[in-house]
Amino acid sequence: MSQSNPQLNLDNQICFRLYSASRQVTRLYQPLLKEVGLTYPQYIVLLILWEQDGQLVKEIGERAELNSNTLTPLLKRLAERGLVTRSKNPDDERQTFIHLTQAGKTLEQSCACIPAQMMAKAGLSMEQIQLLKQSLDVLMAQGQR
Amino acid sequence: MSQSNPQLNLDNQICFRLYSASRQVTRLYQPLLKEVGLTYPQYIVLLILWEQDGQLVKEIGERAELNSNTLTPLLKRLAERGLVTRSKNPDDERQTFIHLTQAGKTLEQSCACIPAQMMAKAGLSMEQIQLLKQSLDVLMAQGQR
DNA sequence: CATGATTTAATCGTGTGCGATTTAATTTAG
DNA sequence: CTAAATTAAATCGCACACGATTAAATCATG
Repeated sequence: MSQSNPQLNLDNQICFRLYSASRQVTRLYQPLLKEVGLTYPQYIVLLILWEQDGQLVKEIGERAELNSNTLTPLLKRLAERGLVTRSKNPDDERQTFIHLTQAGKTLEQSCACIPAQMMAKAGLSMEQIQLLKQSLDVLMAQGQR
Repeated sequence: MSQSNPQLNLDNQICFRLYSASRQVTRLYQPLLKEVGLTYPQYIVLLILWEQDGQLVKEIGERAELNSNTLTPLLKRLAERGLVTRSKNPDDERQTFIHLTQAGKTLEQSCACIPAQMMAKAGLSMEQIQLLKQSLDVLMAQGQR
């Protein structure tokens, strides 16, 4: 427990907790997502499309805070699985529209129970959830490129 | 903003905030870590070694919540850069000891200023930090395999 | 003391993340 | 109207994460 530089102590590093907690949450989701055959980032992208179908790669990227170098391969995998379609915008061929297929839309029903199950797994009270949200929002507000 | 299933709304998903915030923090670290030529996970591993030099891969893994399939390549990169050494434990040749080199020890001084700079960047009050820590600790307490 | 179980790292394969660059299409300026 | 600048997506390269397996060493049990 003794250490030369207390500033560097891992237990004091909020960053490490955040990094661990984020991966922990992904792990908690895994058994639920495995049933529908999705990875966690794929699930995030589908959440975005279930909110609003027919978005551009760029729009999905802004929502998920991911760039095309991550999204393009991910979306191609979703397309291969028949959950979305990728089509050029005829009015601006630089853009690619992502649309849900019927299978992609249907999958939303299968995922409807996930949030409630996750809330139970996370073991946080509503109050704690609210506090956590607030803190994370402050963090996210920094460095809005 | 309207949506069929409010349960799935991304804004309500604490998971998404956590996932975004974690990557946001990594991005905030990057300019600082770039100066010392480290990635964020490499920095985490060095923090662990600066706390206690000469640990087994397994021990580092327990601290960082990472397995050998992630750690082995990462540690090999740190070894190639001359920051650590990897050596078999002669008393139990299944185990590999990781020791800091002089360069690895010296690097701690160069990193001493990072936490304070990060605190400033994060823009959280001490109170918010404490609340965030508590919430994350509750999350981490779930599913201790 | 021999053999099966366990432990520890390493390895393999897949899927992110992300900096950097490329390509193609569109917009802007001169 | 055309060349330069900008934009959107794709591509490339590298470094994680992690499930699954493998290989080697040690332990446990009969």
